[in-house]
Amino acid sequence: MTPVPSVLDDALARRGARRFARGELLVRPSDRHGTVWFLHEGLTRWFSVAEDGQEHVHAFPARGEWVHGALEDPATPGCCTMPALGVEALKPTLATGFEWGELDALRRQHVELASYLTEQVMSRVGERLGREAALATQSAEQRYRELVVRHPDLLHEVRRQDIAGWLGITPVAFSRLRRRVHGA
Amino acid sequence: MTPVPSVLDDALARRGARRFARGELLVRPSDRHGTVWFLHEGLTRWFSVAEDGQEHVHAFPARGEWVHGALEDPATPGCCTMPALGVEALKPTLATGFEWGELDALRRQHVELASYLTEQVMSRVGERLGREAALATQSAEQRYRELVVRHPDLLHEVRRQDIAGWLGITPVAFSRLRRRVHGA
DNA sequence: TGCTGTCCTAAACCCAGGTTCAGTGCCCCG
DNA sequence: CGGGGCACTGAACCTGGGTTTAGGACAGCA
Repeated sequence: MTPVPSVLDDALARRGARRFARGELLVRPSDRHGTVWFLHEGLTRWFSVAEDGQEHVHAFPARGEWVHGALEDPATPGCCTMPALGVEALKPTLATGFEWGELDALRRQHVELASYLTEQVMSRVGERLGREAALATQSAEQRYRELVVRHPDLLHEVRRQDIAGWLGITPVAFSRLRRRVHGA
Repeated sequence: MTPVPSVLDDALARRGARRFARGELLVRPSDRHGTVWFLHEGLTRWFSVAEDGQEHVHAFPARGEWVHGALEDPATPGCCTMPALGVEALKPTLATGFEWGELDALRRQHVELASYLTEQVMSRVGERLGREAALATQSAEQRYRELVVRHPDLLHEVRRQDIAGWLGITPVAFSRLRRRVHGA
């Protein structure tokens, strides 16, 4: 998590932030305008909804991270293969929102912002590739064990069904898995 | 696939391209310097190798697309969660390579290039999210059926074991799946 | 005090896919 | 020509996870 460049820091301060209660949606899966949120505080669930209604949890973004829904670049509408994306607050959350176009405009004026954004987006590509490989090659149990050592805090802060969604299994299967792992 | 901006077109022309025979690697999974290739012609397999040696096929990039290995932004080395990435030529391939740093430098000078790159990388995020959801929520058969209608050509040009790798199953399971789908 | 909804667990059953072993066809090369 | 690889298929067996149904714990609320 690299520090936010000062241009953006200013913009964040000027704009002020909005509060979301637990359960509120920062981004509705049906939203098609590209709002991007910076999380000052809180915890969220980033998920996608397929055409058949199947949900999948991509991550649990928290303070200092960016979240967004489907971003179709305004310059090339309709190009976008992104699935419908949503963001839900799992805890009271404080966030500042930008339209993608605004960030894009700022980026053109400030080189250091452009670099920051590029870096953010590229490291996101890396994250997603890693997770993709994990989903394809590892068992749910392996993913769970990794989660336990890497983000033990999440296990207490997130409902089990959301953990299950992140692991890529059903709550029922997750219940079994926990019994199996944490001894009878 | 948006058109390449002219700045880049020039750079591509100036630099010339390299040929890869079938089976050659454009990017070795162990490579840590961020070479980025533009594919003029051919077909490749983009894969990652996990720490335990498990391979996974992310995509089959072809003409007009960009491929790369792990890109750790030189500015923030060690930040990178990207898995080890490799690119293999599946057919004779013609490609032009850039160091990530070069593109980054060009980007700073040409706004339209910056926009192009941002757009490319963002749509890549979308792709990966979509695939992640597909891997997590769909069955291999569903993914296969989609592939059949969306990229029927790939079925002839790519070894079955690579298709299997892309589907996230073993070649054995893929053999069964084909029998099941294409009638006895 | 109950009613209702939501989250979680338990138990039973089924199936897609992993794994292993044994072929078969094909190409390359000595 | 024969032999060694490699890609692919077939068959048998096992298991992780989906699905369904039921039940328990706990909340909010009339």
